[in-house]
Amino acid sequence: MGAECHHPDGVHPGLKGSALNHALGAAEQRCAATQERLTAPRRRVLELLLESNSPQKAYDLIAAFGAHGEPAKPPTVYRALEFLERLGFAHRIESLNAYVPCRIDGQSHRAAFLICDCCGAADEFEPDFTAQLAAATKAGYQVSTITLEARGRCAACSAPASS
Amino acid sequence: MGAECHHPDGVHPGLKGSALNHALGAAEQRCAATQERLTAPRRRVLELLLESNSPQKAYDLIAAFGAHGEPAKPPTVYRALEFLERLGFAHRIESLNAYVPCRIDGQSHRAAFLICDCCGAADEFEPDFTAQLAAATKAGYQVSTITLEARGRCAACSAPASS
DNA sequence: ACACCTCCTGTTATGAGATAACATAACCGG
DNA sequence: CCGGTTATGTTATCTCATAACAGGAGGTGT
Ligand SMILES: [Zn+2]
Ligand SMILES: [Zn+2]
Ligand SMILES: [Zn+2]
Ligand SMILES: [Zn+2]
Repeated sequence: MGAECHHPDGVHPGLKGSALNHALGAAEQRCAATQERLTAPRRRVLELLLESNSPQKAYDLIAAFGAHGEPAKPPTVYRALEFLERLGFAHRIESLNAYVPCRIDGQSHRAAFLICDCCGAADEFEPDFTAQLAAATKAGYQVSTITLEARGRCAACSAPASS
Repeated sequence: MGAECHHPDGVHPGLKGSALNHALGAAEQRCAATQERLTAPRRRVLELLLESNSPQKAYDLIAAFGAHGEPAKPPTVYRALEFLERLGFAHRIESLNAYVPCRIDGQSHRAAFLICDCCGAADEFEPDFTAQLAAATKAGYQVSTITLEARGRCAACSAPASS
């Protein structure tokens, strides 16, 4: 039984209140340290990502951007996402056309995701790419970035249905 | 000098003539063995992928589909691509929104790509996902598929410019 | 302050990628 | 031949992303 499961979205809680402010403050500091500017629209998009509990589509962010339900114009959000990705504050999940805030502290890094096909959760983890980098070098490639996306079921969604 | 290089597309030669027919024949046989049908549009899309020397966009395939320059309708090609992916005859490269024929013989497998940002080549290789699968298991995930895409420069494009 | 440059933003419009929905046709087993 | 199943044809629409250009904010040197 339970060929389909319908767990609600969300594995990450989504930040609120002081935790959210703290994360945004930390981002400001990291920007200041590198002469980058966390401007209003960039900060707002990062805030939306941090608040959410699941990967966000660009047009979800566009719709949620304004304080009173006013949407943003697409370039506003896409530019902010480009900035956030460049600085390592956010990642794009290619197989979902969606974005998540970086959950791994520290600077820019190679990202990898475990994506649950059931509840939509996307867990970032620190990948060990030693084997693949060796293969790339052997093939004569100079690798600059790697993305890995694993699809499957998270622990909660693999558990037997309670109903 | 040489901040940009402009090598022509293509690392894979692209199949022609008897090699192409042989590959298509092999695909027919694999389909027959599993009660699947390599119908005309599916065969045509596979042919276009095999002929090409670089990842093909869906709308490139749509434009090239007809024998006399007549384009296909989008669903025709997207359905064929879905079939070819399902059977392991083709792979989608998420970070390019493009498709390649599988270059690794045998049945369905986990794919990984080395993608050259300079010439656009996409080399498929057999990945060793041992480390990542271990990490996924540790996190409680049951992984069904993995895709890995490494960006960088191929051997030819890393070589010093001749000009 | 001023001129200057650079980076960022606002806005309009458009391009690229993918799918929904429904009707028709081919295939296959009985 | 009939009926279920699978695949195709066709129209329309949806989602995702960027080009292009005008204007504003923030620095730097004089
Ligand atoms: Zn991260
Ligand atoms: Zn789940
Ligand atoms: Zn393959
Ligand atoms: Zn190259």
